[in-house]
Amino acid sequence: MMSMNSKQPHFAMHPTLPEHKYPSLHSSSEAIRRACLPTPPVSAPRLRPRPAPAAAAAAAGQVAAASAAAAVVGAAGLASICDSDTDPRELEAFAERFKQRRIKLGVTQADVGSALANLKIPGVGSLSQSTICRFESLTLSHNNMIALKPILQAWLEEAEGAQREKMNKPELFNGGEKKRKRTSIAAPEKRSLEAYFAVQPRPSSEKIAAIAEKLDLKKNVVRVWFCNQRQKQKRMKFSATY
DNA sequence: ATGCATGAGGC
DNA sequence: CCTCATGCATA
Repeated sequence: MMSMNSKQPHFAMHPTLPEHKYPSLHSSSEAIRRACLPTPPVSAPRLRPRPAPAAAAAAAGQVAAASAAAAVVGAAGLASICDSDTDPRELEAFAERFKQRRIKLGVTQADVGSALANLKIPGVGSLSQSTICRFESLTLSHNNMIALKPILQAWLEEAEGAQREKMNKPELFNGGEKKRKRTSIAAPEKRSLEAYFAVQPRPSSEKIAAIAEKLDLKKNVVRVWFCNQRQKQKRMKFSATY
């Protein structure tokens, strides 16, 4: 088990910002330039409207899947054939610079997340501490990284600019609400799931039911576990697809 | 920092 | 029922 530090500033309990509307977003103004890889018809970055706790929001912005899959290329000349905005190395470099500057500003990941809403960028609301953390550690999909980069970059510039000035942020509070419970899958069961996943990452509904019964877990828990496992495989850091 | 969950949108 | 972006809860 890799453990992490406890160095993070306290997660500013970020308030449940009043839900707002997001005009349908279409951030696909430049979807063609990143065609530097053969097979996959590269997709436009997709953002997401805030899924209000109970209300559904209409949205647009569609993409297929597939992050760039490339053949193993010699150490030389790969960067030159890719557009810098989608280049994994550029994203990685930006993520690191971002974190560095964020810390320099004395701002927590949670702070950044909620501050994004103040940028008033159409279709962009706040984000969670989780997402900012994942962006910094590249544990998001390649497409997700590409979509978030310009937003975080904009915030960074605003924040650094506003720092010279002088400003204050009001505080918000929220009353109590219903807690969500998180199932915890025990180690032995997790090992079994991993074993099943190794041979069949996408088991049928029946297979899932069988596994669920064998491990004495709820079927939905098993289904979601597989979904999450698949997503995990596609995260930048653990994917060797580019 | 990361595990399990939700919901929109697609097929 | 999946994928994907995202987040609450928790280690």
